[in-house]
Amino acid sequence: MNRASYRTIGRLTHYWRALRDLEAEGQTYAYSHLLAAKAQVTAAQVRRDIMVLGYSGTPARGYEVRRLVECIEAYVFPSSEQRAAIAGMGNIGLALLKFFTGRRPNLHVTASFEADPEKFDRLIYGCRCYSIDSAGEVIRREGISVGILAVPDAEAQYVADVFVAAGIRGILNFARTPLEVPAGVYVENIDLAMSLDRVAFFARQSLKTERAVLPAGTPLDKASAGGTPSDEAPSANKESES
Amino acid sequence: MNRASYRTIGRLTHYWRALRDLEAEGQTYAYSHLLAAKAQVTAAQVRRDIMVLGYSGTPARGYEVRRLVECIEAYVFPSSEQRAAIAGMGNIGLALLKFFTGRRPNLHVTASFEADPEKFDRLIYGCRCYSIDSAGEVIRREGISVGILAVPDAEAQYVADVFVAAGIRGILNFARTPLEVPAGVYVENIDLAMSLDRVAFFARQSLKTERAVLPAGTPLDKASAGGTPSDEAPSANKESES
DNA sequence: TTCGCATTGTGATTTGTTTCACATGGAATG
DNA sequence: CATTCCATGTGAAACAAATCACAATGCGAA
Repeated sequence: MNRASYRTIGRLTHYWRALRDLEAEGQTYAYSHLLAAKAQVTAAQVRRDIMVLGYSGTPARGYEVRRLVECIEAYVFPSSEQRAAIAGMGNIGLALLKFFTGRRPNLHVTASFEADPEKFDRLIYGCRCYSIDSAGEVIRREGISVGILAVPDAEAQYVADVFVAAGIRGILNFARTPLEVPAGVYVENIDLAMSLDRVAFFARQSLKTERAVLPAGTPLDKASAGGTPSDEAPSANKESES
Repeated sequence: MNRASYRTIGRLTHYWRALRDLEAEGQTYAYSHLLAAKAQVTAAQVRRDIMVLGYSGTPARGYEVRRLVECIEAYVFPSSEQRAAIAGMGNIGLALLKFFTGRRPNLHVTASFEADPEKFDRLIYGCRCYSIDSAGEVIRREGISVGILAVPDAEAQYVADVFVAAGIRGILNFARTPLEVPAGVYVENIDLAMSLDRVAFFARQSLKTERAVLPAGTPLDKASAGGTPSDEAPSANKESES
């Protein structure tokens, strides 16, 4: 039972979602290749990922949906309430707060922080907004372990320092600044501008190669998926050869 | 001059940002290890990435900032106007529209699409909002090549199909549905819920191992960065051994 | 009860990426 | 002008992750 990698954790949440759908449809068993199709990975990948759970399916029948759901939940999701806070109530911060609210049983955004006095000391989407100056105190008091950074780039490092000092152990960072944090604190960066640049880049590439290699107007046939489950190498799809 | 990988493209935009900062400070030359520090990667990585540009620095002086900036721009950014559209003007869609507007010289969000008649036929942040039904026509007319999907999961595939049929070659997908697209169309997924789950997971891990291996109350010393430049394997940092 | 088959779990292999390590070479100094 | 220093560019090695391929296994049909 190996320790799960960054990417395995991500894929497990995809399987979980697919399994929930299957369960809703009344399916009680599922094969690796079914899950693979739903998550756009290979069947071998699914089996490898499931290995870390310590759960085994049965040959000829596959995985028991309910049990597998439970195993993934036990492994990936919090068993008791875990709390998160968002810093920065701009457009992105607000959207994230709304998006994350009530999404997972044991994961709650219970506080938000702002520098602008217009905004704090209010309730936003049912979540109390505090001054950034009281972040340390609030985080400690409420036992918050996850921080979401949606502040301007220039303030990201400062807020991260406050977060870490207050005991936060995982940060979801939307600022473009690479954060310096102590060893042991996990940081996941989401760089929206970079992602858009990248999509634009590969879209141009695609246009170029299409014009270059296809007889111009060749229909694109529906084939292997072009993308990446959220982050791994997405192989800007080769042209179909037909 | 190899073809750049998905990750290299991402890092090049980080170098670009760092270089712009250096330029603003009046620096005219930069060493690989300086860029490495600013982008939180190794110096060798920086040199490898820069190789794809076909630009060479000079030993003992490093890279000429201005020239390198130009090379990255020529390689990664569009040389003439490239257009993008956003589908879904909910919280996330609105925030993205605002965020992306005016961010890159040659990359513009020129249209948005909605299903809700309350919202379309209006100007939002200076961008015309159309009915989703006219998406195909608008995309073709305006020559839009990049699509951003911020619609509910259930509609993501449908909108992606419309996008692709209209000629879009790159999609930034915020829905959790893995999209099926023809070969040659690039998809980058950003799964916010998954990212939060993952941060929460590694934050818990970190709490556990800290309690397990440290004498309880050991100060965390500022060390190697804990994170990942937006997506690669982030190695939930080992505890410092001090 | 036995057989055949489709599926699982996993060692071995491949593929892709990062890091190492060193030969090469420009610049500054005496 | 020669020498020393440091940084670049890159082949080779190390590493990580995904895929392959196959033995082991349990189910259902005969």
